[in-house]
Amino acid sequence: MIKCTKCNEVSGIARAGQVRGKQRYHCKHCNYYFTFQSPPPGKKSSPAHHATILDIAHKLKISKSTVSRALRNSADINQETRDAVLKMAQELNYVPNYFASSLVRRKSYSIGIVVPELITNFFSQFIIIAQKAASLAGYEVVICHSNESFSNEVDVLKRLFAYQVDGVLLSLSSETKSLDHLQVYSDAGVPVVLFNRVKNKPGFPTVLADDYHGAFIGTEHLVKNGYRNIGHIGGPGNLQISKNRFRGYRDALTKHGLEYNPNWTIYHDLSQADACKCAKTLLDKSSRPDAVFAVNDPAAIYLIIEAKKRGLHVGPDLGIVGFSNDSRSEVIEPSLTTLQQPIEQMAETCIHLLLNKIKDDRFAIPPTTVLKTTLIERCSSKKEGARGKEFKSLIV
Amino acid sequence: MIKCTKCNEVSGIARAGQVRGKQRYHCKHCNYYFTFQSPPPGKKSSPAHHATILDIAHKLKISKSTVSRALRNSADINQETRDAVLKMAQELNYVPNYFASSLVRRKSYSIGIVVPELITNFFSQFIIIAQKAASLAGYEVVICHSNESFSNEVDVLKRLFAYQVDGVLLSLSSETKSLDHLQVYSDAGVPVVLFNRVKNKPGFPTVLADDYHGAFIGTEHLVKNGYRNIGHIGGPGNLQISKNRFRGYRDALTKHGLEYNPNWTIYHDLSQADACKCAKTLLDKSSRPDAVFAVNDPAAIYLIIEAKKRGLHVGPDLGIVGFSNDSRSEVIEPSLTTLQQPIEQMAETCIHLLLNKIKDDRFAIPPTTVLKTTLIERCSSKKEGARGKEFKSLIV
DNA sequence: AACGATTTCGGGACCGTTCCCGATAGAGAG
DNA sequence: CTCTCTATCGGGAACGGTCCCGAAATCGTT
Repeated sequence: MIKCTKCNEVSGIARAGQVRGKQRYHCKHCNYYFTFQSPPPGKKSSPAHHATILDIAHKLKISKSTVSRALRNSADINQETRDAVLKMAQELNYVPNYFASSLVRRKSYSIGIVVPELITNFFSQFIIIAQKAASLAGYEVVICHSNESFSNEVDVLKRLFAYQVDGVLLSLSSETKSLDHLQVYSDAGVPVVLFNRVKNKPGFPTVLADDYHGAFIGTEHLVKNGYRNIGHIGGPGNLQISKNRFRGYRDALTKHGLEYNPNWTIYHDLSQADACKCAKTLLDKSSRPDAVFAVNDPAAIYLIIEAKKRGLHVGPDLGIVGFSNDSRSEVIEPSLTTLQQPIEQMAETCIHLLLNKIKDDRFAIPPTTVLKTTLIERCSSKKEGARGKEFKSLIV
Repeated sequence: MIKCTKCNEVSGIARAGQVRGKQRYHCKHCNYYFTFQSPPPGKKSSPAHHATILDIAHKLKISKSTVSRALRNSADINQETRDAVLKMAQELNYVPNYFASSLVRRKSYSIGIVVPELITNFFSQFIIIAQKAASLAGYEVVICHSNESFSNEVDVLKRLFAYQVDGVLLSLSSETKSLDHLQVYSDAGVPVVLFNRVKNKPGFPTVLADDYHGAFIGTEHLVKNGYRNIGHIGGPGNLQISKNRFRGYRDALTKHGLEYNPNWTIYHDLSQADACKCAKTLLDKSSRPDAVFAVNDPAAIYLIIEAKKRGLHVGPDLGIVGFSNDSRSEVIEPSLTTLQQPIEQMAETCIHLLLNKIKDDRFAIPPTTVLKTTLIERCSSKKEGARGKEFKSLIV
């Protein structure tokens, strides 16, 4: 039997809709509405009242405007008042409510970073540095990863948008073919900077390593070391980065009068499984290249492994150059010659450009920023005299 | 000359303090206060008015309460009304304001994850899985890293607290010696779950791999493979994880009647530089062990490298077992025998326990959850017949 | 002393939701 | 037709800040 929580009457109680699953009742003795939950839910988890600026104001008998001013260290405030407020805030363990502040200021003071994966160390390192730079400027960072899937990318971007991030740093998934899903961001005036895995489109500035030049000098390095039949493991065709690296590879061949053999170029989708498959495909060919420039280190690493399985001597029999200096590249045997991207510089540039744009909409981000890549020579690209020397060359 | 923006009078304008850097003036003709910014700041970055719940309400000539109900899919709402609202929301590109919602509901629907580093793949993998699990439950994840520094750890925890996270997943830095800095969290009733790098303290439940057992079977594996003089590279003494792994190592020796030689145990601080140094120190000893159980893979990897540099054959001359299955461990030569932690299970358990506690404060998280580790046998621990066979054993 | 300039403070309207409390119109019962 | 229920809606007070506007107090100058 249900009793009115106000007048304690049992009769005359009517059901009156429901809210959040709970039934509501109406007592017509005292004309009172109430909901009823069978077990009074125990010691209700008391929300541990955080101190607010009003608490400080009351204690100090001043207005909350003044407290706010003192806390934000703004002008128009007496030094003594400010000190008193600061002291009281300390005493009460005051923590500013980020949501209230963001709500009224219409800024979240956070930026989103979306990366396609987190398992190679390029992106983890990027994130570490970007986060440090952002937090120095007072910005929070929300990290998301698309897992190389376009639909995931769309999802996380939607979530970030609802999160009201002030800007986004984005590196595209291998499946992404257009930037249409970024429309909401440009409509809302939220700046987006693409990095590393980019796609050119007006309104979306990019920051990237000089993939063309890196591929060029990587391939040229193989030529100089005496390889003549140089193949290529490329990335997904829809990514700028794949195209640029391919162009660099091909132009290096051309420059040195070597013929480009399309039969020696195969493409992989940046997944690990496919990297293994590509290595096999390439080595299965009846006429195989004597060197390979790979679009990234994982592809090169699995090529080394596969070649060793088949008894080939990587270096003398098969020269290999990778791209991006994976953590495994210096410990694998032979160690992998690769191209080092300027991760730190890239991350800092991204944050710098993005924050400038956020702070002043009139700031114009340059459409593309290209950063230098450098060749790290190791053993996988040594045709002569490499055998037995591998140990010494490890960088430790 | 300054004109009143109201009555256009030039005389009788007095300065009247300043706000946010801008000078304020007072016109005594019309008794009006105003601020004056010299260059009207160009096309003011129009904040691109997001559609709100009120916009929807007005368009549909219903109240915002109803719109809110429709959007939250709650009861007390007519199906047609709900459809109309949903349609209009779509049309207006409505995105709910996360801050307003969190402000009034006093929940952020986000959790913080603090890890000591992001360069080994244990933590990156953990994060990937945890994030997926959390977002399935409608929770956002904020990722922070302490970079193995205690003061950084304190900082990021403070930031997360101000961010009003509903819960925290924390893996301690190598410098952390107590959990006192988590006091604010327990005071505020925000649950914290420690994982992997933990410290026992009432009120702070832990989730971790069975380090003791892993170390035990790892060491026992060396014994079974014929090694008799087994040394140890340990972790920082303040970490539970180091102690447990050390105990497992030592108990395995004892079980098999082998003597524990304190001279063969050295400690490193989990930094890369120190890993190199430890390898050198250990191999420099006049009487060196014939096998080493290392507290983690990086230490083992640098030991392999250093041993190879000195012409030792890892395996036959020096058996090595690591811990945590780093991505490098299967490509290094010889490949590294190591212990696989149940990353996925650990991440999911953490999220599961934390969210349960968040959703219902009465839920009691078990003080410790221990998950199984499994041995991955590779080549670095093969005393006999290992030479020349390395290639075959690579898992690809 | 009179007046203007400046510093410092208080009041209160917002920001966009959620949710509690009532109200109302039909449906169904008697 | 009257009465009771129920489904559905509206009004409005929070949530915890920020910031605009005006006022009061203080200071300096003639």
